[in-house]
Amino acid sequence: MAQLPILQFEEKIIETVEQNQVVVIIGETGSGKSTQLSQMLHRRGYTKSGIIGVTQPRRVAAVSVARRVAEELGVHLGEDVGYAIRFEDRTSERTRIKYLTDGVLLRESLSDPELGQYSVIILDEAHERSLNTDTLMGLMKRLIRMRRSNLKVLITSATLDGNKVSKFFFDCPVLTVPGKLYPVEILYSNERPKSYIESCLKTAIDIHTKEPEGDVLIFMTGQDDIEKLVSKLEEKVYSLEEGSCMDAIILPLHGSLPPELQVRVFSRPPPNCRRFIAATNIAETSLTVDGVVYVIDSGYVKQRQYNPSTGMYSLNVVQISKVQANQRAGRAGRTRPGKCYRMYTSMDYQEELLDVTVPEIQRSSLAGSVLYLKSLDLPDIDILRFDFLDPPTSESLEDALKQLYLIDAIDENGSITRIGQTMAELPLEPSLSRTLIEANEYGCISQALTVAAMLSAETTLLPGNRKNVDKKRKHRSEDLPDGSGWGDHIQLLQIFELWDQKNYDVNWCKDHDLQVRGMLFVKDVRKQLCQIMQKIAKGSLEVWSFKNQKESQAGYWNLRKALCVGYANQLAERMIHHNGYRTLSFKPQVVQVHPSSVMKPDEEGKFADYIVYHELITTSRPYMRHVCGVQVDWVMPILNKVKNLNVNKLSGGSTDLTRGTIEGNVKNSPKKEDARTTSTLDGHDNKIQAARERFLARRGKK
DNA sequence: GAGCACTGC
Repeated sequence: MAQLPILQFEEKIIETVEQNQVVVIIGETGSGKSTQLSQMLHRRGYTKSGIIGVTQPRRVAAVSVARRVAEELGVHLGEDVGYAIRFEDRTSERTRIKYLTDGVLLRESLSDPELGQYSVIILDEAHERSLNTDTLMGLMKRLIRMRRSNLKVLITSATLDGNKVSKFFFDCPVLTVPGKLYPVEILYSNERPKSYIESCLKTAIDIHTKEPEGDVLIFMTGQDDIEKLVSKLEEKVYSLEEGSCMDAIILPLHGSLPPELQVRVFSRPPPNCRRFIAATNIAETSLTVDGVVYVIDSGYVKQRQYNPSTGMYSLNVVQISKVQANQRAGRAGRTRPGKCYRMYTSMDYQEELLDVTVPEIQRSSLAGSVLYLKSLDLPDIDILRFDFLDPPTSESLEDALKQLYLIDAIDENGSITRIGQTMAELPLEPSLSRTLIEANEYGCISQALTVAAMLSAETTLLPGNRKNVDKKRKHRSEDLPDGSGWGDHIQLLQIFELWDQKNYDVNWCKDHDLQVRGMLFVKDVRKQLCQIMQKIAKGSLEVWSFKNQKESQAGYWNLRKALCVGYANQLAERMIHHNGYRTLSFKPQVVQVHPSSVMKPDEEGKFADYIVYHELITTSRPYMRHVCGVQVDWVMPILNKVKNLNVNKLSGGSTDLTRGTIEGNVKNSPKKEDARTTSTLDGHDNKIQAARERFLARRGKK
């Protein structure tokens, strides 16, 4: 412990914290900042007047760091040192140092906006710029003014970002603490490779034949490329002349790999054997692989991006940032000096790569965040000018307001409604919280809770990889319920209800290729949601399943009705002669139902006239994932609302976004000024009108 | 008829 670099800086750090309310700490990997900063401040008496809270972006980090600190102080975890993550609060009245995920701290500030119990708040790993950390930084800026005398804030960041954070916090001091990494030699490509898979492959073979022992970590973009590289590398390595070099093991590592295959990277290789690990950026921060001496960096990452004008997400392969490139390189220097081979030129590194990763707040839908901020009811703060380190575009904020208005979370003046206030208390995206509240009115809260919980776990649940399933046993997915023709929400409900009937037997999940961990997570989420809903409804809710089929059908009807209200911002209408849909709540887009959907066409081969969708995502084409058919009669009030939408009024009337003080807004949306005068939907008014006419015609037919 | 990087309340 004594050799941790940060301890040499203790006097300097304490002195700076005493003289300043906010301090930025640039702590390189291995500096010990996560475990030592809190202990230093504890030693110097900062826990006498309150708790030291340290946030982490990941659950595992919060738990493991808390455990380490408890050990170092020789106390039981949960007493003087504790942690709080979702579903698990291991703190007590004695707790003085508390590690928590930034999401949990945000929840806490919902019930206590001044965060009065804390004397110090440390935002760790702020350079990762998660949506939650960015929101917290904005809140901290406000909080330090209110609690000038009794709150200290420390923010840890990366070299390239430190001055920016300091500027944001009124030019607060920046301290740099060196890390304890071994030197890593950086080797660039001479030219931009045509195929990065091929150049990764070639570099891997070069290392294997020429370099001394040590494992190789290769950063790729996704499962597909990883599998390609693994099979090519195997082929090459095994064709090498026997005895010409050491043995090799080649391992894939990515998020959709079952946990039992993921842990293979943690077992030591046999002697005289080199491991190659082809990984996504899961190995950049979340998992640390020991024994890595060589890193091959493709220079790319797969990144999700939201488009506020279409409501559509896309998953793109993009260049990494310099911060990411350095993080990847650092993975080679953990145990001894290493080498990092970059599959791009040094010119590209200097001139093409962004300094820092585009923060999540500029890549996501902000409906949830805006609702959260509105629910805090900060008297002195205009949400649209909320002081973010990197402000989102005005277009993105308007989109959030529009969505919130369509689901009744804010009124036409942009003020939060009672419904909105309740929604903010639920740890769900706004559409699902709105669905729960509506379902409570229709007596189908039990089903809605299940659907919301299932969708919270999403992708990891169902058998994704058909190839493997087909090989083993045939009719796995056919064994699962089919949503009774109404779509995926109903199917998810039916699956959970079946599992409930089996008394949550994990073997039942395995038999049906459902991810056990995912299903257990759903059970936890559902329980948590039940508790919150019960508190809100002030009475006992009927939170368990309907017993017989007849009641189920009535339940499905009401559930779909509740979904239609909750997803008013995610509604689509089928086009006349085929099964393509047009989105109605955004600038109209032509989209398809994702082929994995269980929604069934009717006798004429047609899908439902109107559906709600959980997500729009462009992969090979624009798709709606998780859809549910809704009745035509339920749609009319929503279309009326869309038609009468006035974004200017929603954003507070007097607030003219284009003249806002937020530099980033203007810079990022140069064309905004023209479209400003009236509702952003005016251009599509005729299309909405046409939809209303088609709607009336369809209703007439029924 | 497609396939999805990673987190978190």
